[in-house]
Amino acid sequence: VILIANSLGKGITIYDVAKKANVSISTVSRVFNGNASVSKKTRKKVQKAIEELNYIPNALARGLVCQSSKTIGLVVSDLSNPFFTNVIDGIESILSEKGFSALLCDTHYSFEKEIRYISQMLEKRVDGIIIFDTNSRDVDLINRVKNIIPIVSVQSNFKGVDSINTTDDIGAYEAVDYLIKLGHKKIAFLVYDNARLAVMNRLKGYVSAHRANGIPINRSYIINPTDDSSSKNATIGGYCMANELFDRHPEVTAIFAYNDAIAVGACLAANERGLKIPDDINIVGFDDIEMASLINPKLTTVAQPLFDMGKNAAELILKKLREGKESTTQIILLPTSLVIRESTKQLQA
Amino acid sequence: VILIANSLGKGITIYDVAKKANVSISTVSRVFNGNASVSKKTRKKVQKAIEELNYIPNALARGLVCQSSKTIGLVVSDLSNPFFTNVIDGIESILSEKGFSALLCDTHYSFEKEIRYISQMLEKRVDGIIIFDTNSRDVDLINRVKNIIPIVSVQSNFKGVDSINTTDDIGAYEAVDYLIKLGHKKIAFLVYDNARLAVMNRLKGYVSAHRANGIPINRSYIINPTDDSSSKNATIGGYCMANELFDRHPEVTAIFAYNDAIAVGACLAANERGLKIPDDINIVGFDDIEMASLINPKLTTVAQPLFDMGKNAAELILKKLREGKESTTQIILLPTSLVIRESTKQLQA
DNA sequence: GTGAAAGCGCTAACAC
DNA sequence: GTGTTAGCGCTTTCAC
Repeated sequence: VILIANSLGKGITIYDVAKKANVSISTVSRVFNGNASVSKKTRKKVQKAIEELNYIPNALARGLVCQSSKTIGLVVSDLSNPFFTNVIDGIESILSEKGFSALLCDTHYSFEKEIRYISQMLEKRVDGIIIFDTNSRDVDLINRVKNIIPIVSVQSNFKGVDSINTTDDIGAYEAVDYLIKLGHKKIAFLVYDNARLAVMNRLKGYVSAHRANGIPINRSYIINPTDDSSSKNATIGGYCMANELFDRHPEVTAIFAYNDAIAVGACLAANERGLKIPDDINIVGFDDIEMASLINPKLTTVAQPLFDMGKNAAELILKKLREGKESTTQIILLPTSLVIRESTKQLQA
Repeated sequence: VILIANSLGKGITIYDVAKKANVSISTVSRVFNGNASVSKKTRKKVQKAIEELNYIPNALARGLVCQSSKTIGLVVSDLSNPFFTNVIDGIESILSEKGFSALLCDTHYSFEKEIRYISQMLEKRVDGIIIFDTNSRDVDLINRVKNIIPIVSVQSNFKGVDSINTTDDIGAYEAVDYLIKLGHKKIAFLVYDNARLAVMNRLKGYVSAHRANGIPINRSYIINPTDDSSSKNATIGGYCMANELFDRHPEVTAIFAYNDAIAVGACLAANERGLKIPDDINIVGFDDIEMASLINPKLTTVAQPLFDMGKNAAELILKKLREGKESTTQIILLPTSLVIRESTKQLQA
């Protein structure tokens, strides 16, 4: 009777299980945590009680006493961009394997939301944070967090912050160099204008590929999103940037997009104007999301090991958790590779 | 000295703040919770101490004693489908307004993951769960959860479970009726084959529109995903289903897709084969995601109030939380509306 | 191998 | 208006 009342009321606790199994609560706790020093017989007894009562351990209480919630916070800026969901899948695969769970939030590129979500995570005592898409704006925030719990950033440029990076500069160089080798000289770059490492590096690659081939750079071919379009998702941003480009610089023969989501937007804009890809305009993306090989024509792009980036990020934060304050700062650099498909071709004279 | 040691070590607690401000811990707690019965002077003192110490309240401890984590679990099946992210945005908007936060997980349509994530949420003592895309497979799981915490489903058909639905049947009817009025008689339906309410209802609309217009239904025009393609995202699924359709039934002149993500996939498949939309094939989607008005040609679709569905779901779960066991089951029905764009046109004789 | 007891950080009832 | 105190459900010494 008491048990029934309990199950409808405040929830089954370790005490209920202990009473039912005729043992102490410490024994129940030991069984649940797979602790060795419990006899087979008592273990069975306890497990039976646990099942019969449908006992659900209270992670709040456990987290409180263990000083660890077994949770990692994920701060992401745009869930509608497959880049993030792919990397997140990699993170999840490692976390769940190690008994951790993820606390995911989408900041929609809003700094205010970023602060709010991170505060929430700190209050919930996440054991660590993986943050995406940080830029110089975030430096104080990041440092504040770093003093409290481990933090790992994906594609960032902070002193003293561990991060997972890719060879963005090389990737961008190869993409633009490839376009130039195809005969293109007027190549636009559709890119965000914030001070993120990946942005800087891809810009660097864009510039050095021009330089290496003796092609002058026309700064007006570098298109940034308007404030308005950047608040929406990347594809819409790409669509707007491409339209701006086509209006102002019809002479351009190739587009290098900061990422595939933007490239897809550029393709849509080209389609709409009847510009044939790759006959009238070449387009190259970055990331190699699934969509890239699905659109018509299939997109030439710089592949990043998305899932692997996530796995590495998760492994890194777990490592920092293990090592504590002694852990040294680490930057993991993963390779990119040019994937040539149908959205690029030799420029006709 | 003690305070410094504390701030580097185990974290600042309410005791540290109390000591620094020369008050008791209850007073600190009162200040933090905006409790009225604190004098202006002490409040100031405490707030100063809180700021100076960088105190971060411990949500674990608070949740433990309050028996509420102020968190709602969101169980979603495919974050890469904008349908979900749009609805989630609506949910978030209400939750954050009411001081709640969301615990988000992506099951990738895997039942095993669904069980695991829900168990985690239960352990973390979320106050309620909003679940998407449930089907008959889930009935036991849902009922088990329902006995523990409030649950609200988006587009579902469970007895005794509150849910947010839309007029799927009417929406589907209007879409197909519109196609028929344009002269189409051979209309395919690309749709999932699981037993979800939305699937059933859109199927019902598809059927009754045929019947109302005296058009016989060809069952082989109803295409389901293969096991293989359904594990991937909806767009890829749509791409595959459309290819299967074009191979087997080139006589079809119009496609009604279960959702826009699938419709986009169908457009890609059509493009690839050189089938012109809407000249060679008409396509209608469902949802009205941003992409729908961005692709070329712009997609005719049945709009759902995505953001609003989320807001309603959040408000409903919060209401159930307030009302407790006395709360009666509620089903909220939101309207759909046909949005005519460029992917449909009068069939040429 | 098992139990008793302390305590994680907080809220809320109860004194004063 | 403020302080004291008893838990919330759990893990973890420390005895035995």
